[in-house]
Amino acid sequence: MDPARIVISPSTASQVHDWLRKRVQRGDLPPGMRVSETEVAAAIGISRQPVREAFIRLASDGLAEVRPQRGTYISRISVSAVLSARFIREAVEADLARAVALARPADILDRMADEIACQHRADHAAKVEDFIESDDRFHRLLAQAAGQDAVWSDLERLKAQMNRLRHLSMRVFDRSFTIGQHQAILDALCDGNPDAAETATRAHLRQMLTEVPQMAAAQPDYFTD
Amino acid sequence: MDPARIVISPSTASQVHDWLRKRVQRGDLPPGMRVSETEVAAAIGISRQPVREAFIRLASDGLAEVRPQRGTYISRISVSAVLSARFIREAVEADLARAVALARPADILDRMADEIACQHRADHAAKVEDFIESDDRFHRLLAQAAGQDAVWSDLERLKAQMNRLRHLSMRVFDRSFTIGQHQAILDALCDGNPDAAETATRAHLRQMLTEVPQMAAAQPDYFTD
DNA sequence: TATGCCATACTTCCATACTAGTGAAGCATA
DNA sequence: TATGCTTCACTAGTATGGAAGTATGGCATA
Repeated sequence: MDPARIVISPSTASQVHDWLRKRVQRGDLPPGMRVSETEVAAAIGISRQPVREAFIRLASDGLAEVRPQRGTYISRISVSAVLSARFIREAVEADLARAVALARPADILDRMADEIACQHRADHAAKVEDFIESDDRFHRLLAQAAGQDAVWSDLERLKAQMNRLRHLSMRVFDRSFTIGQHQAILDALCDGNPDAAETATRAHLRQMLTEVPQMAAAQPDYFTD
Repeated sequence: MDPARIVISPSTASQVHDWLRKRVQRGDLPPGMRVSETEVAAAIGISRQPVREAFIRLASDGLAEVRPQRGTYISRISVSAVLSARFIREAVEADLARAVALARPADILDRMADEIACQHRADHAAKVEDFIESDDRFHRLLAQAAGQDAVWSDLERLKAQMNRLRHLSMRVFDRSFTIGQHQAILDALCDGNPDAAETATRAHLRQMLTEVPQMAAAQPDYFTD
């Protein structure tokens, strides 16, 4: 038997944490919403303690805010946090793109093309969730192609706030435009042109600079800073 | 009275977390060491629950590993995590350096020069802690000078593993060499030369590429991956 | 000697009870 | 009406006991 298939059953607290995190990221639990240890515990049918520990983890993720003796609230989306995460992504992915344009690993570039096709399909079918997941895979593949898979894992922690915003914005903004930018990046990579790849990547990620203020203005209750 | 001076007394759990985190980063609690809820609680004179919650936070920081029904251990330093954090820092600080070289905010450049002087003093006095703190301030000023203070806060989370390694390596490697690299960066910034600033920054951060394997080879028990 | 079983002493995890801080509603007072 | 006080329901924080899982050493057995 494959030793990797032996999984220790995860604790209640970490299961609750996973559940809450997904709900926050998808926007089911909107920014500013109050959550209560007691209520969540009662809803699940467990004691307060595991829920409390899940809240602590959620706070570490920057997705919740525990105010002692007052209550726990889903964090509002910090505009400055999103912008600084965006800055970091631009710098990092620009370097990744340069590296990939030089290495040009055929198999991974093929898979990136597959993802773009997937994004076209999701766009036409108006499946926002599918689109976002494929978008993530596309960027992850970029890191993988540069032999820096671990880098993407680190970025994901920073992306927590960005992800929530994306679930709002993807319903509003033109997805086909995003796909075009992905295609431009891939074209430059396949051409083996580092400068063009970097330029296309930076242009793609700077798109957010115009979108974030619009989102924040449209739903000010969800944002802070 | 200044409203900012009103501080709500932090919970026991978060105080324990701060205390443990500092001890891990300084190397007082070495990688691989076993820690126990019961023992820590008894040592401080409190119940197990706050200690347990501190452990959860520590695990979120990537500094500890809680193994259910088995024990809690201080994380070994992940070589790949350090390298990917380094990759991210190089990309980000290269962009920051370019921006600063164009803006050239005189006041902050002065403070960077002050930090270099501080590093000389700490080096001669062999005060490792002082040196590391000034090193951090130098890099934070770089972000500040680019108007991206929040970026440095994000990087600090990634630096958790790197920091521990630094407390080991700073005792070993030539600190005056590091100071020289800082000076080269600052010179390029003051010259208003973005290309030179980027080059100097990248060279500085690539230094780690040679140091990490040496550290890992010297103390294999402290590392993993 | 080698193997398998079991008692035991740990560990974290969860449930429960209690403490202490917060805030809002109600009421008395000026 | 406006102000200040009390009360009370509710919050998160902490203490403690016990449940469930794990590792280890001793001992009987082959």
